[in-house]
Amino acid sequence: MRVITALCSAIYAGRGNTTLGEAVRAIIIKDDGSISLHNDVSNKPLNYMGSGCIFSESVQEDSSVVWVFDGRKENLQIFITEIFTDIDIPLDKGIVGLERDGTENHLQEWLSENLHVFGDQYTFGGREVPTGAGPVDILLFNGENPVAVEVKRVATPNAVYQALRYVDALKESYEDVNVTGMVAALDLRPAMVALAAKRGVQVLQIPNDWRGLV
Amino acid sequence: MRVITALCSAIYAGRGNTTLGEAVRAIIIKDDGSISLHNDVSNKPLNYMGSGCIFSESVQEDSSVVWVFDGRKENLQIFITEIFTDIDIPLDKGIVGLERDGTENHLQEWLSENLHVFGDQYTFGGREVPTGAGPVDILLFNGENPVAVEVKRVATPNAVYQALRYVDALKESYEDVNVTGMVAALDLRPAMVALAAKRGVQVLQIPNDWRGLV
DNA sequence: TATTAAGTGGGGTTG
DNA sequence: CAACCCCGCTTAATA
Repeated sequence: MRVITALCSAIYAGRGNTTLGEAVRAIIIKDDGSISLHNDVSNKPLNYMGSGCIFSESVQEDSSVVWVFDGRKENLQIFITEIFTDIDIPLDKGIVGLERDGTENHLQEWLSENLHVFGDQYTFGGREVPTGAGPVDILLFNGENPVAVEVKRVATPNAVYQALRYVDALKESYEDVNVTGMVAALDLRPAMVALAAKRGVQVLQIPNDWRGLV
Repeated sequence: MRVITALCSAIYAGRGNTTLGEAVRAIIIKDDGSISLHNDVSNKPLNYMGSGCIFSESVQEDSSVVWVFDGRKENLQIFITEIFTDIDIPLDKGIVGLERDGTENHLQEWLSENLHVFGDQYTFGGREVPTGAGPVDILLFNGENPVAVEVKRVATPNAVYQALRYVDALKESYEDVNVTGMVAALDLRPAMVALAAKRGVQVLQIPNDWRGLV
């Protein structure tokens, strides 16, 4: 990892366009070619480019230096006025990956194996079951009636709309039965609960200690 | 900006949970207290915390060192096995901000001032007009009939669902007239166009040289 | 390759 | 503070 301190400005053009006035900033270039440009505020960079980009240096007529990072459909130019420091930091090459836990995927898995939290009346119909509106997180059956369950860590009103899309799509496959929707989440936002009630979507609070429950 | 190289592992707990095995990484701590933990791959950090967090160092029984960053409802622990380098890089304090251009907001503004791209039949009803389902980007009127326009740079099927939500919400305010929806975008994805046709939502391709047009 | 949905999403704006 | 939505979102899974 190379860390350069420089007085610089920048222009990005690609998915959008940005310009950045002159200041002393840190430029970080990693082994894989990815680059980020930082000021002393926030963990996020001002400008950046992913590992696919190609670096080149050009010298302008006025002898100023421009670093160009070219991507497929975007490019970042950093106009270097003055470089103050330029250091190389060796880091481990081998990637020791980040392990995530408690994701929505884990919640889905756990719910699928612990149906009792839904109540006694349901049987399991599958996880990530395809519908005309994309895969529904969990499909339950209340007797013959399908229930589309949308699982979230934090459920905002959007979760209700999602559930309703699955309900509509399932109604085309399951006729003569009653298709309903449900939102299951650790954090049920009030506006979501209100909308769900209005739209006839059930709501399930997943207990915070779900991991501990069996 | 302080850059530390260390052999370390990490645990994050908060919105989600992550664990990170031991390796030599770079720890970047900025003036505002924000922190990020990097390996030599990708412009994005492995772990991070925003500027609100409080740093403290603790020494374990086995004399190992842990750096703790406490946020409101989250915390990050970095288990330091060995520190190799620790440097301080002075950057400009004054924030020279990033200027964005060509955002959706710019598109909205331009469309509002260049209604002719929609055709001759429309009159302007407002920008970011509140509805029961959030603000609609642009509201047009075709005679007395409201048209909810969802503006995007890139329009995926989600844009159609968004437009339909605004249409539903507007139907409660505008009775006895025909409320319809439209998606206006620079990049119309095929799946979006197909869904829009199916749901009776209009589609408008914004010309790529919109800036040049008057 | 394109599409879809999740993310420790971040960040800003509005009520 | 919650809700809402854009972002150069990024990233991972999936068809």
